Amino acid sequence: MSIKYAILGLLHYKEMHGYKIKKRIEANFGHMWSVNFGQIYPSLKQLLEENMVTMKEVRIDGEKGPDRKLYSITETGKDEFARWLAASPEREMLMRDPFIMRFVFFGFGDRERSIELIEDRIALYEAQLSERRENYEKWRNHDIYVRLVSELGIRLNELFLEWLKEARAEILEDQGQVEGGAVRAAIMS
Amino acid sequence: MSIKYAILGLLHYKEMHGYKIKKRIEANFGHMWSVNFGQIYPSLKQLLEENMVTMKEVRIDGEKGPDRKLYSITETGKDEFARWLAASPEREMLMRDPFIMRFVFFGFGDRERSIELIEDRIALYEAQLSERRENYEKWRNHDIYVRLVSELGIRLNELFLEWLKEARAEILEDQGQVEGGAVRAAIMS
DNA sequence: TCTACCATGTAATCTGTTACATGATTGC
DNA sequence: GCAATCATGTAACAGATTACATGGTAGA
Repeated sequence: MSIKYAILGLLHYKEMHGYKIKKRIEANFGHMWSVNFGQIYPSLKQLLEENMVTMKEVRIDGEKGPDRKLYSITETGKDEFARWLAASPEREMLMRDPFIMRFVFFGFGDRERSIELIEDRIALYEAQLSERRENYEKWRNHDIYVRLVSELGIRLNELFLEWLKEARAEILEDQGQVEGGAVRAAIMS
Repeated sequence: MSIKYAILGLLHYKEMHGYKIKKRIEANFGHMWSVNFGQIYPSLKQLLEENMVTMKEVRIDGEKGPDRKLYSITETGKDEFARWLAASPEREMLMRDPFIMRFVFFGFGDRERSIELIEDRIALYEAQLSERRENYEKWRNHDIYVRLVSELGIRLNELFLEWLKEARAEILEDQGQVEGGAVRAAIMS
């Protein structure tokens, strides 16, 4: 479970509570790796049992909400993290886009609707891109690795946008669309 | 479950058996969407129960192995697929890269080892890129959507390679590396 | 007042992966 | 003879998502 290691990594910077960890992961890996509370709290519990972290409950008087559980990384946690960091990544990149999954079959559907869906995506990625560019300004003075990942996110976003716009143009030009995909079925067999 | 729809999509081209469907998905979505037999056979079973597909068992005398179960899409299946195709994608793109997850924390590790890991990735993506370029030659005469997705795969691969090489160069130039990440901890708080 | 956000957690469910079991054929 | 590929499937497990439950504060 990589989430455990993400937590251990973040705790290298400073002690944090669960809610903050989630926000941090989303800020660092936004649109690249999301987490749910359903994962983060049980992970912290496990890390605690494994002596990778310690926890102290703090009552913050001036502040809102329940007691916060501040987690800190232990030496054991640091060792285990270092071991993980130097190891080869366990698995390949996983990239699943339900939109792309649809896209590949757009030949069997209605072209107008396909164009609509593509335009929805363009709008979405445009919003995401400005978000990422804003975030970049915040991360650019941090360490080189955080900055580089942030740059990768922006470049990926730009690539998707470019591709979507080119795809839209090509589809609009394309005269090969035949109802029911009969032509394609013949080619594809 | 998108896999069910991927199966229904492929069955639009022609009747197929489970093993072949898996190969097809991997050829179409290679490195973008992988499937296991543990998903595909139960999915076919479910689709059969839902009357989305029909199955006929065929004994192929000349051919090796057990009887093949040829699945075809039904009208119900086509209708449900069409509904899905025109709907907005259920969820966001999911992209999880255990390598990137490590990368962002490389400041806490050994630089030599980080460079090694980056070089492993470069080798991996270079191999993947030539594979994708070969595949592209096969798909380029198919329908415009399949071709465009194939192009996207290549471009993503190229982007990752470029980024990895630039990252390597920047890291080698960087003199900011301090043991234990003390400097970064100070900046990052 | 209501929504949004802070904060912690559990349970049910859904998905996906790995391992196992079986057995034939093809090529080295 | 052995590994790889074709072919079908099940069971156990790991991982992730969604829904639920609780309760406080800030702002429109």
